[in-house]
Amino acid sequence: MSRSEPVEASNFIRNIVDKDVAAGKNDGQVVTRFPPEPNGYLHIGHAKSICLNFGIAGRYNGRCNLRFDDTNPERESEEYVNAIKQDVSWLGFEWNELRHASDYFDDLYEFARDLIRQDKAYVDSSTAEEVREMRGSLTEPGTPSPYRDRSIEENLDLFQRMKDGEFNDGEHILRAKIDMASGNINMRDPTLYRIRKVHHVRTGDKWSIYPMYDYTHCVSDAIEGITHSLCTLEFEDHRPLYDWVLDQLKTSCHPQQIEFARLSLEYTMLSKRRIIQLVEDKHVHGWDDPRMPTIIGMRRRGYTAASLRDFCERIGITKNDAWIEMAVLETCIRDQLNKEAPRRMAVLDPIKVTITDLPEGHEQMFSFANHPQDESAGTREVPFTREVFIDRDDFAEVPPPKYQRLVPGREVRLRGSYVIKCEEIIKDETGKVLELRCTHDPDTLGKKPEGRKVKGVIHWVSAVHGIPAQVRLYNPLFTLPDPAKADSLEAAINPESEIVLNSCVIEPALQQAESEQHFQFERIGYFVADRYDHTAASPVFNRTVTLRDTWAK
RNA sequence: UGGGCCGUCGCCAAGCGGUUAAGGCACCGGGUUUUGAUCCCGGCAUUCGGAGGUUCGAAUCCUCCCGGCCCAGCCA
Repeated sequence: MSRSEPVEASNFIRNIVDKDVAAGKNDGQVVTRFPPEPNGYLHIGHAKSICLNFGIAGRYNGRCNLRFDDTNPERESEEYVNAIKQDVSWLGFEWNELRHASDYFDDLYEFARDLIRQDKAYVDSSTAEEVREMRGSLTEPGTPSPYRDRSIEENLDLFQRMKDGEFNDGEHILRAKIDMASGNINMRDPTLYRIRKVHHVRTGDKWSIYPMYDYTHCVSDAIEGITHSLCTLEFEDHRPLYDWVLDQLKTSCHPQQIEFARLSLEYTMLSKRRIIQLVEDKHVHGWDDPRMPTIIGMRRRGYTAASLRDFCERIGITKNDAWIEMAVLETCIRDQLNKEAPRRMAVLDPIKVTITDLPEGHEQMFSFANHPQDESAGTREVPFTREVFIDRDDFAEVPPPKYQRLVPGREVRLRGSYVIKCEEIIKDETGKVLELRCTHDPDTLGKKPEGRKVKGVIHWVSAVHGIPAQVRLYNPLFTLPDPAKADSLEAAINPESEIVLNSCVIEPALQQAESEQHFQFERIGYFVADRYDHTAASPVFNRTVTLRDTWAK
């Protein structure tokens, strides 16, 4: 607990719950739930909902359940269930109870019979097309189904036989009997149950009918004693139906549904359909590709759980359709890693530098602070030799204005070491710089050079002790702030979203790096040892984010 | 006159009839610095989509207008 999490900001949902608790509503209890459908991996948008639901519950010493909305067995799988549990835990939250909508299939069935007995539901034997036509349009009312007035007995019988598997998919549905002329299309006799003769991960082949979201969700909430059912804006139109179902059923618990805006993040795509497409069309290497907006992808990229929580806190909760800039996310991870990541030196695109006025075989050990502002982070040994590597962009034969790095005839500081001066450039026949021959000022170790100012400082790695490594650079997956606006997914993909560097050299201390350990490579950015591919024998680092760069190029 | 919802600084976002209209990100200066990082200090909405109205007083209440989002799955 070295660093405190940011102060909680007020938002309209917190205000509502505050009032409810103060008024003693629900006996002052607060119970929420995070209800994903297990049909894909969680993404940063889900993180917003997770932080909200668990956050609200935590704030009032309440409870938050993890509930899988598993009412559509065709799209759902155990792989996703497990992944979701891991992601929620990794984010740092503990659910009160783990539930499944399918736990309530028996109750749901009995409640549906209750609705039929009340003449509030009926079996419709129209085809899907007929149902759609009779629903009307946005501006025209619907027309009642010819099956709308079936007797209660017939409905009960038909519904039972639907359950018993006497009919094929699509032959009948159970509909609520509400108002075919409602301006709200969700109230035009919405479907409650459909026939689906498919195997369910948890209930097996017991059911040949499955309840719809609108019917299942409110009942599940009520069964679990949820007090505040938080969901995204597109469900606003469903709230009257949510309330209608619970009112007919006269449940003792009637949760309050409150809607908030889903997250939109620039240069990413947060629709599940599109994310699946990225994976299936192999635009990325998988759900956990470091370029993905999935929790597991961001984790692999090097985002920490705390940084994601911080992000969710910073963006707030409102009903505005807001677009969040990438800079917000990047600030969150930089803030945290700046405080916590040990510093190291790594050269991504090496040029050899020979310090000619040092004897052949010269070797020296320096002690470097692991963190410039935090002494408790300790020190490490860094070997210095006659030959070192520096990064190619830290040298310019013809420097741009205000360039502070190495230039022919000029001096620069090798970080933590001597000031060197470039005396000679050695190139190959194509003009590519192969080696720089430099001299050093022996009187500049730990002190400023006399009689002149040397502004530039560059990082380096001993050419004899450096360790070869692979470093993966990541850039936004899309070239457009709103990739959904592109003609196609591929048209918006950034061809430079992943750059793999195979000739990098890292300082020896990095030999001890463990998978998922974070570092700052000085002057370059924050990197993480790849969760899967990194080994001591062949190190692999992913760039999480660059350092802030205010050098006006 | 289909129904529902939203418009406060470039991007988020507090604000709920009396405040000099919070804060963060971004940006622009200046200082410290052996990371062009960090850190520090300063700047950044006489104005709240627009127009009317109510009021001693309006971003906050009312009316109209403008702009944007969602809904016609036997998906969630």
